[in-house]
Amino acid sequence: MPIITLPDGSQRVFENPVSVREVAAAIGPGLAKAALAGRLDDRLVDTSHVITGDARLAIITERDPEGLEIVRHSSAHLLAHAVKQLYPTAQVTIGPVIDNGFYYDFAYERPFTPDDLERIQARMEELAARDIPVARTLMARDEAVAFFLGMGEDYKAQIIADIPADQDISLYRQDDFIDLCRGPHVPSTGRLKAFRLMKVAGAYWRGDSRNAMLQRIYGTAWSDQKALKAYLHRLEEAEKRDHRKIGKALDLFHTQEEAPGMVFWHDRGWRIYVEVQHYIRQVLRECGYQEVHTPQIVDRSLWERSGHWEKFRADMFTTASENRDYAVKPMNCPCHIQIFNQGLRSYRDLPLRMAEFGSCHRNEPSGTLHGLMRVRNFVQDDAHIFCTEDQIQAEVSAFMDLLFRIYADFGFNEVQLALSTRPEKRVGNDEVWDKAEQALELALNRSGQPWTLKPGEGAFYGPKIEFVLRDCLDRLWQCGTIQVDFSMPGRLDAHYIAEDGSKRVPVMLHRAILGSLERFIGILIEQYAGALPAWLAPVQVVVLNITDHQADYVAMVEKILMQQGFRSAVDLRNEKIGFKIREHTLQRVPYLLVVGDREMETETVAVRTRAGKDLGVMNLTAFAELLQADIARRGRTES
RNA sequence: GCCGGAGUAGCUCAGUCGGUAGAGCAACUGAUUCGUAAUCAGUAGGUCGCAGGUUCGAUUCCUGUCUCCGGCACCA
Repeated sequence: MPIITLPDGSQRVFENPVSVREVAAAIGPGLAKAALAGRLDDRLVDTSHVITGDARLAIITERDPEGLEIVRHSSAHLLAHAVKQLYPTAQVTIGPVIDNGFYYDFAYERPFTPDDLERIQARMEELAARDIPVARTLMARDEAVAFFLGMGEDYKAQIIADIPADQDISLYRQDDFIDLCRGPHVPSTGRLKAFRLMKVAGAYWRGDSRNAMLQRIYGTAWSDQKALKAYLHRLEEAEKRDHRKIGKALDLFHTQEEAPGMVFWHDRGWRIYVEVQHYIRQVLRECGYQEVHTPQIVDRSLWERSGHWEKFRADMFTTASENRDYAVKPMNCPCHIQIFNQGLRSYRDLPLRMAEFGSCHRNEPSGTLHGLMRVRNFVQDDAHIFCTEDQIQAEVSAFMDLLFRIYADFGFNEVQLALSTRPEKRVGNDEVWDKAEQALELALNRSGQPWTLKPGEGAFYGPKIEFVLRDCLDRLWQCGTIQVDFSMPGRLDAHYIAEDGSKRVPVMLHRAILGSLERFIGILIEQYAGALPAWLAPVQVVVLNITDHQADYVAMVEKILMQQGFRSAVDLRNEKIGFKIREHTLQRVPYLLVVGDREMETETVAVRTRAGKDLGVMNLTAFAELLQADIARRGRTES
């Protein structure tokens, strides 16, 4: 006699074992129709699942987040179903749920084309319209392996063979299609009402580039057509924010074939770059960093000692001259140690914080290049902190405080944090690793931000914290990082004299906040859709005349603004004022000053924002104060 | 690097089932001197990514190559 406790606390008593669907029906016919699955105690089950004992039960519908996941998961099955019908020799592999949708990987003798995608989509719609029941069955593991091998599904058999032998395998069948799956699934294919196949792509079997390449089909799925349309619309809007498009439209930078992965910064883009760099430089000075500058091309022998020549040679650009081999530096740290090594260092010199905006080159694989986000030549807000083991904690904490302050100034308040801990292959003893990991963990906890643990993901020389921002298309980009390094200072003979007179090797912290300035500016462009806050805007104010009559006054106003340090420009073209306003608004200039005879006579300007707001007529001093206040706010929103 | 897609005027794109290309915007010239998101008219502009091949003839078909786009792998 099962007693079922519902989420609102009410209880229902049944005479006999009862299925989730029957419980839903007992509550109401509408719910029975909407039920996709059940949450039984804390486990998700199909609506066909029969409950034999007392339990807590929540009916899952498409309105629940779990319901949407089930819809997506079942959509992946529907995709595989359609593919197997249309291309019987294709083998199924895996088909998980991802953000906003799902994918399914197939092994097939040829790649799928966009035309195939249309056919598959059409077949999926037919299968959904037929409202085919989805049934769950159990099979012993070995039986399941044999079953899938018998069907010619070698990949599936491999997956099942990795499951412990004593476990039963659940299979889901819909019509002539059967697939291994933990479930749960929707009760019938008619419940899948809004899906769209998005793209095909190659993907390695089991994510390993040594394995065969499979054909991955991506799709999106939602509870109804409205949500699907809204999602597609959101994607279109996001594409408009793409920094590559905006970079071209706002004349910020370009790239060209002759320099793949490297950026030609135009005047307007470079103004942003310089402003960002200027800001960081100022903040680092305040925080006790020194700034240095080291060579870009360094002899092979240094890279051999640092370990780069052996491990990362393929990623470095090399050159030769007069029988010597050189590498273009991929990072600044070996050079910083050379500066540290000049003269004898004392423990009194530590912590020693050494910053450099060094231009680094990394020969990234061609397939990875992506606008400003992944380039071969970049500059980081890079610094290395030489310190003792006991100083790690304080330095990491101070770094995190600085990082959040800087991110807030740029308008970023949501950052994903992760701690990567000791990998299997590593240098340094466990005691030192304990200390370093604890220091990082403590700093993370102190920050009050949520963070995730990535066990074993640390570098061989030490653990690290990563700070990840998301771009407008939901792609993740690592920006900030702090890494503890027990290895390189020793390899490159860095020492200091400790309090007791002994010679010690310092610990080195590699740290960056923005990461690559190129990438960070790309993210900024997308974050603001090109409408950068006044402090970063390439042009902060444009002065516009209405007729030639005001030309001299306009030129004078602009000159005064420029002399006050504002990034100003004039537009004296013989065009209608509406035309000029449109152009500069599209160029995302924060402030437009319109000057006609009225303003000229009263020595004022009419102020309009790029948002189309009329701030009224004011004198130049008042405007300068207004702009100055806006600049001082940086990316922080008023609270 | 791997799989797929794409490269046509400064930009956004159309087009040619093989007969050397077209629009809008921008540019230039002229007219217009105008009050808050596009004034009008005219002119000019392209070895159709690059290199081979097939062909009487290639921007179009084939091969190679480069770059870009979407993923995958990578990201010290």
